[in-house]
Amino acid sequence: MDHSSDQEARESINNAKDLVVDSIAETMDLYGVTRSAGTLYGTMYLEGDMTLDEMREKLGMSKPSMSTGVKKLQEFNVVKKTFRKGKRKQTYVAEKDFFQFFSNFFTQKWEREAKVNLHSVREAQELLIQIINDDNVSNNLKEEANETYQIMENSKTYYIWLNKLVEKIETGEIFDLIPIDPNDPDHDENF
Amino acid sequence: MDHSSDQEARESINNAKDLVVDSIAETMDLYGVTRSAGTLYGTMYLEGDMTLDEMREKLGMSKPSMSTGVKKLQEFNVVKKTFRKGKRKQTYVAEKDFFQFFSNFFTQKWEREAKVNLHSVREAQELLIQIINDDNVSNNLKEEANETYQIMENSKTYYIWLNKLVEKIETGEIFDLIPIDPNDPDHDENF
DNA sequence: CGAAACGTTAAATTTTTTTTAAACAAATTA
DNA sequence: TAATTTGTTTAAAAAAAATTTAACGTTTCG
Repeated sequence: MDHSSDQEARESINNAKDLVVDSIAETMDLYGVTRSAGTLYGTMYLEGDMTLDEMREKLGMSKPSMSTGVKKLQEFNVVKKTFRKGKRKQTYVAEKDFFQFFSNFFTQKWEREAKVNLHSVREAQELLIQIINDDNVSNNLKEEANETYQIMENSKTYYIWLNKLVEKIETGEIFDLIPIDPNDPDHDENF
Repeated sequence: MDHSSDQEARESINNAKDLVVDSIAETMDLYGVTRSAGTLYGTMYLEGDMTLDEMREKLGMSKPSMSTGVKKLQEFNVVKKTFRKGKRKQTYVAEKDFFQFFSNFFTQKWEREAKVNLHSVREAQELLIQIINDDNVSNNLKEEANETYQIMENSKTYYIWLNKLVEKIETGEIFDLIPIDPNDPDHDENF
């Protein structure tokens, strides 16, 4: 293909960007992030910091949409406010390091999982203990309470491990254990 | 609290189970799984293998709902069909090992992410190379094409690492690197 | 100040997703 | 084979979520 004019080149660059932005959006969709929020992140990732109006123009959507989208991405810790000096408009910048993205995004969720679930397990186990120790309850039910108790007790091991994983990621130790290979020889073999 | 009757105990057991099922559902919601599918998984996790009708009764929902819910959970590799001999009805069983759940659920998504995104990056880079090598294109655009190319090139490192992570998890090596602690002394300090 | 610009909130609309009821096909059993 | 049961598909209804328009409060700058 030959680009005799800048206009064609412009279009081609946009096509290239769109390919990647769409993939990023699809990926984030996989993890429960809205497709439009994913598109927003992908765009910011390739375009650099943007104002809400620039986003609106780029994506052809309303400003409140951009506002809420950015807010959600901030909740996931993958977008931050920036200050462009001399400028009145606020700008926002996407986390450009995917390793950091991974870390911010997943550790937040895993921490929450461990916290919430460990909490409910403890509460549930208290209820079950009452039954197990109650002489007025039939053996059938005591048995069931005990089985359920054990399943829950067992799950704790997982949540504790999850917290450990989170720690390894947050401290960066994970990259000692599984090193980043800047010039992976398997590069092209992976697919 | 004192359980003078089995009826009260029954209720209390159900309360305990519901606490944990709700947490599991909330957690799965976090990862983009429908709340009802999460509830379904949580229920199967605590109740053992179930038929569609048992699920329907337990959750008070329609059978097609159960059917589609189970199907989705099967796609995530966290529920499997089982055969209860002598029984006509099909039964389904949830993955009870959360480590296995983690592995099945996340590696599938990460593998997909790496594959899809690496593919689009390669396609996009081909387009950009054309522009970079085209003498009829202005330096401005060439510059932009090159910057974009570099950002994309850079991202590959991440996807390659992600594939490595997936491999460590699938082979179980991850548990050599980050051991499971069956009786963690920090047990109760974690929260 | 007062006017304009910016970002957010609120309400209304649209779209998408989930859920169900009904119909269907496959399989089992009597 | 006929009748029943089971699971899925399809179409409709209901519910939930995303998007937009309009309105609001703040800030900035003339």
